[in-house]
Amino acid sequence: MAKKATKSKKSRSSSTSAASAKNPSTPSNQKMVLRVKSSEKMKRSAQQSVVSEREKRRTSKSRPKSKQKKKNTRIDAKMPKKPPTAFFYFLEDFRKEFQEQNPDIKSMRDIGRACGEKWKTMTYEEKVKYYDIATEKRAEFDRAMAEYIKRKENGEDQETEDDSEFDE
DNA sequence: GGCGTGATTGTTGCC
DNA sequence: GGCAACAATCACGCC
Repeated sequence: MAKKATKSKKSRSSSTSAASAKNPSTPSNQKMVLRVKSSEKMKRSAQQSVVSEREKRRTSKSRPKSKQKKKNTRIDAKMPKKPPTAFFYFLEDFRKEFQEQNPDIKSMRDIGRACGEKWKTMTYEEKVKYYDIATEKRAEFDRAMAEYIKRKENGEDQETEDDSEFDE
């Protein structure tokens, strides 16, 4: 699984985000930029919600079943986790409603599938609140990551020995 | 008992 | 530009 290693540096780095968080001259501004940036992308993706390329990719490639997850791929337990996307926040809401209406269906496979279909039918106005939450969370994640990198550079890893408990 | 799997979309970073 | 990985969730299956 060399891919894992390669990708580990991917999600880990977020150097660009961290860099942007490094000079928080105006945090709110930064957030605004972030939000606008994402919003534009989101708009596009929402507009062409019909057939996502990802879907085509997925169907054509039939990604390996045992490819993803691996919860313990994170080398450092202290490293901030990637924030959930807008879809995931929607999924939370959707799951509650779905389970109320369909108490028999407990499998996240079915819920996820239903949620995906619903998501595609939603308008941008409906999705925007979830995008908004996700954008804020991502900003938080960027800050946390910048802090994490800073601590690491300061030689914080020495404390990793007691990483079982991170009491502040 | 504990861990992996599956199903979904969005985001991000590397090549 | 494309691709691959990971984020949450949890019942279920397997070892």
